[in-house]
Amino acid sequence: MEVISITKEQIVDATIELLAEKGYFQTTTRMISQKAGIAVGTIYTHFPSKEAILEEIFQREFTKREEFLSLQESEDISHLQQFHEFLEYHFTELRKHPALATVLIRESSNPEIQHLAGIHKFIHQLPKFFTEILQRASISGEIRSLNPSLTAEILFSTLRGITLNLTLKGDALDFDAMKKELKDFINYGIKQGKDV
Amino acid sequence: MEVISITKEQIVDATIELLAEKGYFQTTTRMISQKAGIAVGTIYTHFPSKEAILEEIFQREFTKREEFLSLQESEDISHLQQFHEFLEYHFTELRKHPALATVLIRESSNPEIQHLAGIHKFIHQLPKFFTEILQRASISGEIRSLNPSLTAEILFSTLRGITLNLTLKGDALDFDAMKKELKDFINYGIKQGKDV
Amino acid sequence: MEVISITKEQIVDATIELLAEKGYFQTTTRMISQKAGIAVGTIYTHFPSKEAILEEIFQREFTKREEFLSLQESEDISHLQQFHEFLEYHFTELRKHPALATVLIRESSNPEIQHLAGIHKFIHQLPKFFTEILQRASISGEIRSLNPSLTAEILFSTLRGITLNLTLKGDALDFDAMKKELKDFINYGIKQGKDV
Amino acid sequence: MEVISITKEQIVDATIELLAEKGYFQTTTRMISQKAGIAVGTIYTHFPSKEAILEEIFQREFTKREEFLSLQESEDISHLQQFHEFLEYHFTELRKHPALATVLIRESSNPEIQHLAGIHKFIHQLPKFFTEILQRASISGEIRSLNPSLTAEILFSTLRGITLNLTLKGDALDFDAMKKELKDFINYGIKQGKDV
DNA sequence: CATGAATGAGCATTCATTCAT
DNA sequence: GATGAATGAATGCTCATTCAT
Repeated sequence: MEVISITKEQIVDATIELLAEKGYFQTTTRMISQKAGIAVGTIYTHFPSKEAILEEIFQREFTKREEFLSLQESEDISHLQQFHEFLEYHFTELRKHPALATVLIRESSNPEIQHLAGIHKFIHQLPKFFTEILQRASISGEIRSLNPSLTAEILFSTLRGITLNLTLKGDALDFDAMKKELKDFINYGIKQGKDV
Repeated sequence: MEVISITKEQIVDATIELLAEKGYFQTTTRMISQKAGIAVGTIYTHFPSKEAILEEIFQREFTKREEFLSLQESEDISHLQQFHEFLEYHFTELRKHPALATVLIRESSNPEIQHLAGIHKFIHQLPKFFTEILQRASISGEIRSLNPSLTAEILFSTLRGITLNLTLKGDALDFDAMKKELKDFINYGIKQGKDV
Repeated sequence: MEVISITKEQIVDATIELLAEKGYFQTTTRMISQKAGIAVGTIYTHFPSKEAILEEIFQREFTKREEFLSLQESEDISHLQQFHEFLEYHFTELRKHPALATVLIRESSNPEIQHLAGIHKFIHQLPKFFTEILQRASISGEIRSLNPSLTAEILFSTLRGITLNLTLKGDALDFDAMKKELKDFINYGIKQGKDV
Repeated sequence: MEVISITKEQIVDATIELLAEKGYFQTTTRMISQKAGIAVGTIYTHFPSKEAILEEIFQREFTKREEFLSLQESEDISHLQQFHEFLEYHFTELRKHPALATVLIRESSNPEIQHLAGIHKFIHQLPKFFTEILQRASISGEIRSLNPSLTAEILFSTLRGITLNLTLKGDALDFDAMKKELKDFINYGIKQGKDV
């Protein structure tokens, strides 16, 4: 039975906000405790280290995406549609919780914390899922001839870069217009080309 | 006339290597001085702060890209071709100096140093150049109907993400295959679609 | 009437083991609670502080030695024999409970906890008992002419040092050979020699 | 060429004073820096860690004793006399620098820092020197039949214990009387007695 | 009685920067 | 210009103790 600790959630939430604002190395445990309204020591009742908070965040979010993709498998939709729904999911999450999305994107590219299992999975496993989708889409003739794993990397990177831009530049860019443009771009970029 | 200081170049070079390997906050001035073979204090006879070294790096690289794009203007090539030559330029630089490319990409997404003028220009000005190219390509009918500034962001993001992947995963991905795949992807994604 | 609490004994036992292994300042209340199989808070229902556990240990052991020496008084044995029996008692305890002996010896030389009444008594009272034995042995002509209180200190110190060595070096030294050698040494060192 | 750093000596001296007064774990780097009249950070310009200061102290003192014993070898004195001169040396040092002696004795029995090479040598090598002296004294018939290595341990322990007492109890005991009594004790304890 | 989450002062150590040499 | 010892605020983390349950 899962025990829910309000304090633990407060720590996670405070960390996400601060990470999005300042980045991992500029976020101190003292800041986290203050934002969470607890004592510094309390962080260590719930996590063995500052790193472990980040690890927890990545593990949770990876699991969510993994489950989403797993559920899609059973649905009766085209592979390309699968990919678009994943994008839709991602953008919905981004809008619901922009700070979290920023953290996922930014810290997953932080070289000093690549050893965290959660980050490693996030970076290496998600493109593998993309690859599988593209392979199946390729077989069923939905998309043009391409290298699935490389294109998966491109798509993942594009998503990463776009999210970074969206959060970095904030309101300067229109959220929905960006999403539509990205979807078009991907459609054109990978779909079977005769009559787009 | 610009006075060239060997020591200053040693500092810049050492910083690039270290930044690529460890990131900004994990690179100390002591590490830089050791790698450059000088004393810590000497850094401060050439730069007012650690930040200023990064600033210098970004200013130099921005200027190089600005000049490259400026030169292209006068050449008699299609707008799309212009873009591809910029890509070619970028990948050539990346191959010649992978550490530098990593630094440009990674540190430009580091939130705590967004206030640096060089980084700001790098992030905001380059997409503007892309936008201009796309606008002209759109007018001349080279590319499909799209939102130039948003697509410019997408392209910049994609390039950023791809570079990050290339350096993060290192040899796991084939450099040239990745470049070709990316070019194809961009061609498909933005070109005028009747006869791909 | 003394109420015996199993929990309290578990705390004392766990503390002795840990103290012998790590020393006072490296032993945490958390370690004690874990080794004792109780919650941290429970320690504080039996002891007012971490220090108080040590105090209790020293008080108990001092009392045991005090009673042993007191009982000896009534026995019909030579004073020198009394001392040897005390040594025998000490070595028996050491063998039965090496961790406890280590704690008594080591922590009694820890300067930051000299204010504890139990430690103070252990260090100052035991040599006084030795002094008394030596004084009586001197009067009865069993031992050579010597300064009883200083020699008492020497004997106490030697015992302390030997015990420390025995526990620090562990199996490297043979327990019984060491005891015999020490007894010989003391015999030669204090007994009435014919004409030294 | 040996470079003498005044600051480094200030750190060592301050540490010895504090260690004698409070013990290793109760001495903080802040205390050391304050007593030495420097900034905390300066400690780390001269030592890699707090432990390293202790290591340096032990290495220095071990070397001094090693050299003293080595010099004695070449002198034309009896083996027993050699031992007494070592004792004399020790007591002279103790009087000249009581804090240092306390540190050597006390911290060498601190279990958590036994991994320090200097401490290890101090504890294991000095008794070996004693053993050698006793072996030679035994061969030359200066001392009674005894186990040299065990007796060496006893002598080392006694010295340790005595020093501890002397510094722990301070003025309560007369320094010279203690020394004389110890020497007598050792003489009686190991010398060739006529017919004990 | 027993629990263990919460506390926050305190710890060893780091590091960009200064400045006398 | 070049040096590197000195600085001290700041960092991640610890731990004896408390107290609501």
